[in-house]
Amino acid sequence: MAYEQLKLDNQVCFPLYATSRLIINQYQPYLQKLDITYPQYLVLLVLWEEDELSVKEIGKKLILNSNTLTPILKRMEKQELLQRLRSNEDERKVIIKLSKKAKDLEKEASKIPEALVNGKISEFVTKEEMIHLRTLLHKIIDNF
Amino acid sequence: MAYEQLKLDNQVCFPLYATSRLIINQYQPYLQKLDITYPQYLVLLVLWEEDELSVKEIGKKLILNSNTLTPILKRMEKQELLQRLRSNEDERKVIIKLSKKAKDLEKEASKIPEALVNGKISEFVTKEEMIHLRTLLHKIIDNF
DNA sequence: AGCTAATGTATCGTACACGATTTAATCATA
DNA sequence: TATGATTAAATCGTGTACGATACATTAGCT
Repeated sequence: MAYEQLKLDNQVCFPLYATSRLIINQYQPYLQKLDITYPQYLVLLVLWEEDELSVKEIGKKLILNSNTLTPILKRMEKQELLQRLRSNEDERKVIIKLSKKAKDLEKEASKIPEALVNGKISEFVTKEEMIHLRTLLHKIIDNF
Repeated sequence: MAYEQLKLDNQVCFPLYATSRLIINQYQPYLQKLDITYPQYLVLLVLWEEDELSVKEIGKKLILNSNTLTPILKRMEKQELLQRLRSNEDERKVIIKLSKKAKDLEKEASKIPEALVNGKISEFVTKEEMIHLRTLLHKIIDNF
């Protein structure tokens, strides 16, 4: 009431938080077909680019620590999407290696980004705005 | 590897999700002093603007359903930040009413937004970029 | 009035997030 | 080469998110 800066409409973090959840929701029908969650999809994106990374290396890319990643990776191991292998050179490290099943999912998943961009979102955000948004967010992330 | 559109750097949702988490992290030292979490802070922002809303009305503003809100509100009730009162006009509704303790927190909290904007973030994002970001995100949220 | 649909909340189960701590392996260096 | 510091994962506890469902109350209709 009294404090203008406390109004929800004047916040920056809230719309970030809300938009993030809303868009992750848009992924649901596609991810359900692959029987994975959004964080699991992110892990796959990383490993499709470069396989056999350590938990630490995946965490650096996704900005997640082992307390979040370990349970995700264990669930993915149970679903036979990957193997968790103790490194030989450094026994502290656990190397994550994709299964054939996970590698086969990549082709299926390759349709998702376009399907999303051409979906509901395209009706009110232009491609240029998307790219601008991404650039701005990367500037923030890279500086943290 | 093969699919350019699956590279993490080409995603829009991932930086949204990551930035959201990073900025919420920046709130931590301030929220800890008030002994509340970020979602609880959001509930307070809503109720400081307009008190005695139903769970549904709070949920509409924060884009959260009762399955998420009810536990948050119960924890806040336990901390004596609010009361949950069954409405008289419509017994399906639960009206959320702030306590004096919660109202007193508003003045303390009023310093947070500026502290954040003048903090680490200000070093690499201009005020104009912030406003532009907020505008774009609101456009997305309002259309969902 | 009586009955069905819609609405508002709560509950349950699963899966994150993340601070704090623990454990094991490796590093650094005296 | 012992040994204290650092590093990589895992574990634990608390607090969200959210789909699915249950339950009570109200609204709408005949």
